[in-house]
Parts: sequence; C-alpha cells; structure tokens
Amino acid sequence: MDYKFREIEEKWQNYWIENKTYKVYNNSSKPKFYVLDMFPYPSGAGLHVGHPLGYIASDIYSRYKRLKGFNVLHPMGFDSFGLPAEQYAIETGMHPAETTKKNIATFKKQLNKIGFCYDWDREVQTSSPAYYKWTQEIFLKLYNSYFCNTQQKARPITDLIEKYATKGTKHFSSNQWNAFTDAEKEVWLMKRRLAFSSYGEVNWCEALGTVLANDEVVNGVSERGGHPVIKKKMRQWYLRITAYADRLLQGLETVDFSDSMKEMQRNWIGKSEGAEINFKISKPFKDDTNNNKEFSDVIKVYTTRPDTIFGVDFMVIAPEHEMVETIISEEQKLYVEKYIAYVKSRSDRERQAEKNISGVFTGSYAINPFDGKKIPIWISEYVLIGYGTGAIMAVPCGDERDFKFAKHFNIPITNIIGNHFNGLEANPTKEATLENSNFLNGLVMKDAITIAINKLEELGIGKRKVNYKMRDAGFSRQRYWGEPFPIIWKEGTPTALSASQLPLELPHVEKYSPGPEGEGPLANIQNWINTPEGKRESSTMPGYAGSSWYFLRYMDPENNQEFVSRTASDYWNSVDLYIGGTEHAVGHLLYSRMWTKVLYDLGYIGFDEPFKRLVNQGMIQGSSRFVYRINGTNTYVSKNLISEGDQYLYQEKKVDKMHVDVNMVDGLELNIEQFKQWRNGENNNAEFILEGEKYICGVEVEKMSKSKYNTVNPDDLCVQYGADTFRMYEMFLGPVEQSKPWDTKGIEGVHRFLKKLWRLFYSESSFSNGIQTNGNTIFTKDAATSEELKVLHKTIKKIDEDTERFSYNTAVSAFMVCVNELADLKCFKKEILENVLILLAPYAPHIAEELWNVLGNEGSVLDAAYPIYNSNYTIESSKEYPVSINGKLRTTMHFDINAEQKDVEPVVLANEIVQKWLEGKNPKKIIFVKNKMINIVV
RNA sequence: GCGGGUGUGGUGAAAUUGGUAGACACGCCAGACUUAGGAUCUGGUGCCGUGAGGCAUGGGGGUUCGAGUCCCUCCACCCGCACCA
Repeated sequence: MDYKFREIEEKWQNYWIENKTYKVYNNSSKPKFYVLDMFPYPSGAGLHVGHPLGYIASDIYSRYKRLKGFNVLHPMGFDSFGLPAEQYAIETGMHPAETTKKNIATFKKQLNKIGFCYDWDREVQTSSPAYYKWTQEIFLKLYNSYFCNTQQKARPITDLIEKYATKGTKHFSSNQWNAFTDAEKEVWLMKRRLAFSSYGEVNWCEALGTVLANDEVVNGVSERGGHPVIKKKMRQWYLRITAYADRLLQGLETVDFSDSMKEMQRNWIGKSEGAEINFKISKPFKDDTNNNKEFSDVIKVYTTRPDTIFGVDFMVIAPEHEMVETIISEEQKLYVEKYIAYVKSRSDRERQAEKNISGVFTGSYAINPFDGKKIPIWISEYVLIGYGTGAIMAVPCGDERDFKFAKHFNIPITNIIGNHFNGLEANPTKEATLENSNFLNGLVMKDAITIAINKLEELGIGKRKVNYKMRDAGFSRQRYWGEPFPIIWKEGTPTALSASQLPLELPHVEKYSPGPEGEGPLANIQNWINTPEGKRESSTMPGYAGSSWYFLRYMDPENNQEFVSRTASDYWNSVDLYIGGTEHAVGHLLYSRMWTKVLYDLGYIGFDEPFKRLVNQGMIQGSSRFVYRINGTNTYVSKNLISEGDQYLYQEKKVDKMHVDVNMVDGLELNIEQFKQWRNGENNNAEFILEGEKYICGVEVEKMSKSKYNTVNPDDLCVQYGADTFRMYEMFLGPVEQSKPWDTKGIEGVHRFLKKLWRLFYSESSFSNGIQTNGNTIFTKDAATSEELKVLHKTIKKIDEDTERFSYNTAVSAFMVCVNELADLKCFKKEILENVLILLAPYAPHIAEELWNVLGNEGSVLDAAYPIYNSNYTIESSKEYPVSINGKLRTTMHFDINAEQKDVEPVVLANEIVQKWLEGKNPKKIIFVKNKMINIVV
C-alpha cells in the first residue's frame, strides 16, 4: 500500500476532534507545562508559510512534553483588534467585525490542516466583548492604582486618597485636600494613577482630519494622499510603565530570554545615571532707556558625564524646548523660526538618523555654574525634547556628535583630557586624567563623576539624577476598532465606570471617518458618546491592550466572575515556553511584563513575570521571481540572455523586470503554460525567448507579501505533500531562530523520507497486467539485533537532546539517518519501529498515529510511553583518531577507546604516513587528547 | 543615528565544550529497474591540479600544538526604533 497522506491526515484530524485528544483540564496529577505562541493578527491575506514556523516548533515541543508525562496547555487565539481591519473598512465599507470573523474562520481552517494540538475550547479573541470586558476591567484596575515609591509596588488609589486626607503631602496639607473640589482632587490623583490621562504629541494630518501612525507617515507627509503631517498636542491616555522601569530591568535577571532580547529591552528602558545641572542664561537686551541689561533664567541639562563640566563649549536645546521663545535674540529670531519650521516636519527617527549637521544659534549664552564661562546656546534637531531635560551640555572633545557640531559651526573646542584628545575626533573615554578642569584637575574621569555631582549638590546648582529613555506608554488611539475606554468625561474631569457596568460594548458604526478635532470615529455616534453623566471617552485602546494579558485568559477562558481565577493561575503559573518573533522584543513583551507585575502587586495572580522562557523564531522572507519583458512588446526574455547594468537590456532593447508568482516557477524555470493563464490570461499571447528549452527567472529575497507575488500558501503544500511533510520541511529549513527565505524546492527530500519510513511497514505496491497490487504489511515481531538497537538508541539520544534545545533541523536529519540505516539493515521489527514512531509523533503526528495503529496499537500514540535511552547499546570499543602533523590532518588511525598516550605514541610514530611526513625529523611534541585527536609537532 | 542580528559548497544547512569543515537534504552527473515515471534503487559531487599535493568557513591581522568557533579591525546584508501588529 502506498503512503496516502491526504486520507491519513484527514482521518486522524477527525479522530482528534471526535476523541477530544487535545482537550486540556485544569486538574491533573501530572506536572503542568504551558507552551504558548504569540497569537496572530488575523489578516485578510490568510496564513502564509512564515506564520506556522513558530507554531510548528511549539507544537512539536507541546507534544514532546505531553509524551514525557506533562499536562500541557497549548492554546491558540486571535489578536483581532487592529488598524488593518479599519483601513479595509474605510476602503470597502465592510464592517471590521464582519471581516475579522471571516478572517478568523480562514485562519482556523488553515491552522487545523497543519495538525496542531490546540485545545480550541480555550480560544480567545481580543475583539469579542466576552474577552474585552476583562481588558476593560484590568484597565480600571490600572486606573484605580498608583505606584507606591516606598514599597516599589502598585497599591489601590484609595490608599493614596486616605493618605492625602489624613497626612497631606509637601504640596498640600490634609485640610487643603479635604477642601479641594472633586475636580481639583482628580488633578492630583491623575499624577499618580497607573493609567492616566495627559497631553502628548501625535502625528496630525489636517487634510485627513486624523492622527496617523508613524508608518502611515512617509517623509513628513501622509502615506495616503501625501498631505502634510505635523506634531500636535492632544489629550491622551498613558500607562505609567516608567514607574516599573527598575523592576522590568531586575526581572530580566530571572527569565530565560536570549541575551540579545534582554539587551534590546535594557536599551529600550535606557537607564542611565548622571546629574541634572542648572545653567544660568544670559541674554543681552536693551531696556526702555536703551541701557544694556541682562535677562536671567535657568536651563536644566541632563548629563551622564558631569566630570566633563569644564569641557563644555556650548549648549544645545531641543527645538521644542519651552525656553526657546524667551531666549532667542532679535537678530537670530528669523533664523530660529525658519529652523523650527523645518524641524516640525521631521520625525524623531529622521532627526536622529540625519548625517548632515544642522542647527541654529539662539543669540543667548549660558553660564557655566562652576567657572562662570559664557557658552553659546544653540538649537539642533539631534536633541530630542522627550529625553532627559531636552537640553544638553556639549563637550566636543569627549562626544562625537558634539565634536562634529562644533567643527561644523566653528565653535572653539576646549581640551580637558590632554593627549587623549587628538583634535581629529572626540574621545569618550572615562580613563583620562582631567586637565583644564578647575577643582577636578588631576582626577581620573570615572572618579571625578561622583565628586562633581557631590559638589553640584553642595552648591545647590544641580542634583544626582537617574534617567530613563523609556517613556510612559501611549494608551489611546483615535480609532474605531479597539476596546472602548470605560471612562466618562464631565467638564474636563474623568470618571470611571464600575466593573459591573462592563463590558462597555463597541457600538456599531456605518462610517469610519474621524470625529471632530481629530477625535476617533466614536465621537460621531451621538447616542453613544453622550450620556446623562457626561461624554464618553471617544478614543479606543491600542492593539497591545488585549495582548498584554491574553496568556492569563487561556488558563480559565470560561470564567465569568473574574478575568482568571486564582486557582487556575496558581496551577498554570507563568508560561514555560513562549514562542514568537523578535519584532515584539520591546513593545508587547514589556507591556505584558508590566501588566503582570501590576496584577501581581494587587494580588490577582501569584507570579510577576509572564514568560519564563522565550524563543524567537526567525522571519521567513519571500524569494521573489522575475520575468523580463522587452519594453513595449509582449515578448519575454529568459534571465541569462539579458545584460544587467544600470538597466536591463536585450540586444540593445530595454527590458522591464516584473514580479511573477513564485508558485508558477519550478526552481528557476517558469511554467510557461501557467504563466499564460495567470491573471485571467493577460499573457495569453506572450512570446518567449528561451535559453535551451527553458525560461529562467530572476531571483531576489524580499519581504513576503502578496504584492510581490512571493507568498506561498501552506494549504497548497499540505494538499501536494501532506501536513507531516510540510511540518518537517519547515523545521528542516534551518534553525528555528534564524531568518531565511522560503524556497519550496527541497520539500521533496522530506517527503521521500516519509515514504521511505512507510516502506519499513509496507511492502511496495507493484503493477502487473496494468493493475496495481497493494503491498502488505511486512513488519515482524522478531527480536532486534544489537546493531538495530544501536541505531534506535543513538536516535533516541539525538532526538531527545535536539528537541530539548530546539534544534529541530538536526532532529529531522537524525530521523533521516535513522530510517536510512534501518532500511539498509532491512529492519522491519516492531520492537524498533514502534519506538521510532513515538519519537516521530511530535514532528509528523499523522503518519505516526497511522503506523502506530498499523502495528496493532490502540488509541493515540501521544499516550504511549516515551522511549528511554540506554547507553549500553551505543558503547563503542574503538575510536578513529585523526592524526595531524603540525596541525594538518594526514591520516586517521583506530585505537582502543581506553588507549592512553603512552599506548598510542609508538604506534603512531611507526605509521608509514606519519613517517613520510616526519621526513626523518624528531617530533618536538605529541599532543594526544583522549577521544578527540592526535597532533604531532615537528 | 541608535539598538539587535547574519555572513560556511551551485542551494538550505551541520560541526552542542577550541580538536577529522561540509552531517542531512536539494540540485547536478553517471548508472540500474520499468510499457511508463515528477516512482524506486546504486555510485559520484567544496575549489584548483593528470598527479603528488595545494587552497578553502565575508576581507585583513592576532592568540594557540590546533580557530568556522576566542580577540582586534574592516566590509556587506537583514530586522527594530514607541500610533503596524
């Protein structure tokens, strides 16, 4: 009988559903294990081969853990709120709820074809009211909490109110507090709430009347329509994630993420220690009587290097700095205004990426607080208002950007580090001994830092300061397709709904155009936005709201009393293995880590890190194929006939390079018939200039996307080769963590492997008189030979190690080696094959189930006992040693496994080849590493 | 600009701790079986060289008996940067 993978896979997928094979219960005598994938956004494009990479890896691990005796939670759901559905609605009028429902159905269908072991009874969808009810409730918990700096944890806001009412603060007494109106109280409370409202800058597009995401803005104009975009201040909601900065840093020590991932989070948090220093400003002006006067005020700078204070040659402030207005001099006014207008059109990223130095002098000077030196104050886009104090003291001899700025604008440079500074580039060292530095002279810089700060504090002109690059997280979006805020505004003061009023459902809308003043579409729905108590908040929560806590809901998906019961969350605890892409390195992971910490502080869960171990799957890129059409004709020229240069040419004629669907190309050879029928046969009459008999396509690696025709649909591969082949091929491509372009070429090898495995159980079918005869089962119950056992146990060890360390590509290779060797040995023995099937079950579940039953076993192979490695079967008695002379391999020799250097030396030196290479010389040294190698140094 | 990552045959890759570079596959070449093959099987396949041998892990330098692996330096490409999820 042949390997009829389509029938087998359908059979077992139905079996799994009927027998609830993947149903998971919250009570079990087995130890728990929680394996989670980052859930997908159900895009309209459906699943492509990039999505399942991580899912297959986690599925393998889940099945493996289950076989090893764990109660494994391995759920799946959908991150179904988001911008694309809304964009699509704007374009087509289709309601996001409708498209989302459809897309989820497609995704699920596609996922199920690959044979994942999800317990769909636990599915969550962030856009369903039954789910976002709890997202809203957790928002209320954040809103009704503050971060207690003494205890370094979240506490109910009522504790703070209590404190204000009884003890007051340095800003007000308890009596004053009690006399405050509710609105006045709210102003103070808002400064502490973990979810709070404040003003922030957004990308505002006047023409579209809406706020835009950064990637909707290209070169200062909107992607849609190319309208100008400026920064605008608007009321926004924020999460006070900065309060958790230190705990987010400390928590990294306790989790098993890659070093690079931790590094990225640390950089994002960007903790630095330094000082804030007050610089007095001197701005000359003429008073009414035309006398020269000096205006004076203070600008605070933040620096991590207060030791370089005597090397400050100028100050730079951000174009948005609040002091700009007051310090510009009459003469410079025009230049400054022009410069600021230019900066307004630029994004933060452009401003930092810019290599051309730009800036403008304000006309004012700052006074070095220690020595009274007058330094010019400049404005430049490389200083960002959101970081530090939005003003820096520039030390050109020690900072590269400051140095270039000084050179560019001819600002004299003070050298405070002697010959550590060569005048050609800045030197950021901390090891130099300070010169020209007043009371710091003679000190090594790193020691001078503390001394300088102490002096600043002593003189009251500055203070020690810890700074974070991380900002509080913007938590509102002027959009429709997201969770509504359970907030009502009255006369500028917000009131929260109570938990019992949730969910606050998203009202149905017909149109998605923005509301007045850049508000979200919800502002247009009069009977929803207006309530007797006041106006509802019109913005919605961002995509990461629902995804910040979804891993908790899977534990207890049907609970309608709480977002998760303490019993369920205590049992499942944090996620043991989390798989997803590095693109979430900072955003999603930091937000869910913060939410987890808050919920822990408030006592709702018993752990404060959500993910114990994180594995990042690489990105699957597309491998695009191109055809070349002679400009203005319908004739296509094969790739290698074209000369490439500034443009493509064929016999002096210009050639246009065009994407062609990668699925119509076998390797590099275009299927011309398919191509003619492509896109309703628009190339029906095309002519081809071939090389040999073939049309060869061009190749390039690009992002996988529909518009580049380089997407490959897993459904097609499952139909053609089967899910088991597809799963194993995705793993065989290379390490899970590595990014790589998809290429279907090569899948045959894995498919052949499964067919070869099949032939260990069934004899081949054959044709006689035009009729196919079925092969019969050929497995036997004979006892295995030591050689066969050796193959098996070698494989058990390898698969176990490789699965544990996520080296699935080498595991697949080990299966191939195993089956090749068993085939060579003509081993059809149940005793051996049975165990191979159990090992294989996580990787190729359908064929493993089928053959497991062919061998006469009942039920699912997942309930079998995992084979145990026995080293007795794999012991070798001798070892083939590589023998090198001067590090170059010259021969190999066999020695007993226990042979020592003294046993080996005479034999090696007597060897013919060794003799030849020694050329009669005496060896200087013989290096013998037991079980590794032999090297003779001459 | 800042941060992170990757560079090994024609291709995907392997080499887990500094110890036989290229396992396992794809592709290609030769052959067997077959009415037929997009089935199956056998052998070969890093590069140069008839050969002995030499050269090879992005380039250059270093440490070491020994480097794909460690150190320095340069180059190329990919990803992220706060309203895409």
